[in-house]
Amino acid sequence: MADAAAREAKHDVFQAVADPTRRRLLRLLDEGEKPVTALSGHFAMSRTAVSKHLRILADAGLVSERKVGRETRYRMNPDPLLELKRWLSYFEKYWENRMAALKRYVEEDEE
Amino acid sequence: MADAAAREAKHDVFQAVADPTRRRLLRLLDEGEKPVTALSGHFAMSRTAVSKHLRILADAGLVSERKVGRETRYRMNPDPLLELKRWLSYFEKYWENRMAALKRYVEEDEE
DNA sequence: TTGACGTGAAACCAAATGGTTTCGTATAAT
DNA sequence: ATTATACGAAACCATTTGGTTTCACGTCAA
Repeated sequence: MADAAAREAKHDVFQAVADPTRRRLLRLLDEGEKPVTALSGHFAMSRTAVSKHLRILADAGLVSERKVGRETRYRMNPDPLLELKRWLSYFEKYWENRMAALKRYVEEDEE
Repeated sequence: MADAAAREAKHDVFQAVADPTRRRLLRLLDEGEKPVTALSGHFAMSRTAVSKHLRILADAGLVSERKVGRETRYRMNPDPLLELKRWLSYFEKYWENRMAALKRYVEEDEE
C-alpha cells in the first residue's frame, strides 16, 4: 500500500504510458521477463536510452527489476494500469449509450 | 475516417491524457459544453494556459469547438478514448486471471 | 588473469512542454 | 460611440523529455 504509493511516487501511469517506446516495451515484457539487451534490440535507439525508459516504467510501478548474474531482468507488472482503466471507466457510459443505440437500430431493422 | 485521422494528426490520445489538467478538463466538459472562462475558473493557471490545453485536446480529437457570439464553447468528444481502451484491453487477461483466481478462492471457501 | 559482456550513472544536448504576459480583434452592453 | 468582455496569437521563459556518448564496475569465459 504505502509500498505502491512509494513505487508510483516519481512517475504516474498516464505519463509512463504516453510514450510509444514505453508502450512497446510493455508489450515485449508481456511475453515474459527479459534483460535490457534483449529489449533494446527491438529499437533504433541506444541501449542506454531503453534503459532510461525502463527506469521510468519502474518508477510508475509498471515493471520490476531482478538481477541475475551480470544481467538485469525486467518483468512487467500490470497493476498500475488499473488506475488508467478506472479513469477510462468514467467515460464508459458514452460507449454503452452508443451500443444501446446501435442495438436499437439493429432491432428496428429486424422488423 | 480521413477526418478522424486529420483531427488526431498533431497529438495522440495517450499524450493528451497524460496531463492532469487536461484530464480534469475532460471531466468538466463531460458535464456539458462550456466556454473557456467557465473552465479556467477551476484552475490556478491563466485562461491562456487553459486555452492551450484545450487546443491540445482538440488536436487529439477529444474536444470540438463552436463559436457562439464572442465565446468559444468546447464540447467533449470521447471517441479517441476508444484507442486507449483498445490498448488497455490487451492487458485485460491479467485482471481476468485475477478475477478467475479470486472466484476460485471464493468458491473453495464456500465448501 | 585477462578480456569480453551487460549494465547503470553522468554529463551533455536539442526539442518539446507547460506556463507567463502582452497584444489585437470581434462581439456585447451602456 | 464607447467601453467591457471573451478569446486566440505571439513572444518569451524555465523545466522536462528523450536522446546521445563516455565511463566505471561487476560478472562470466578463456
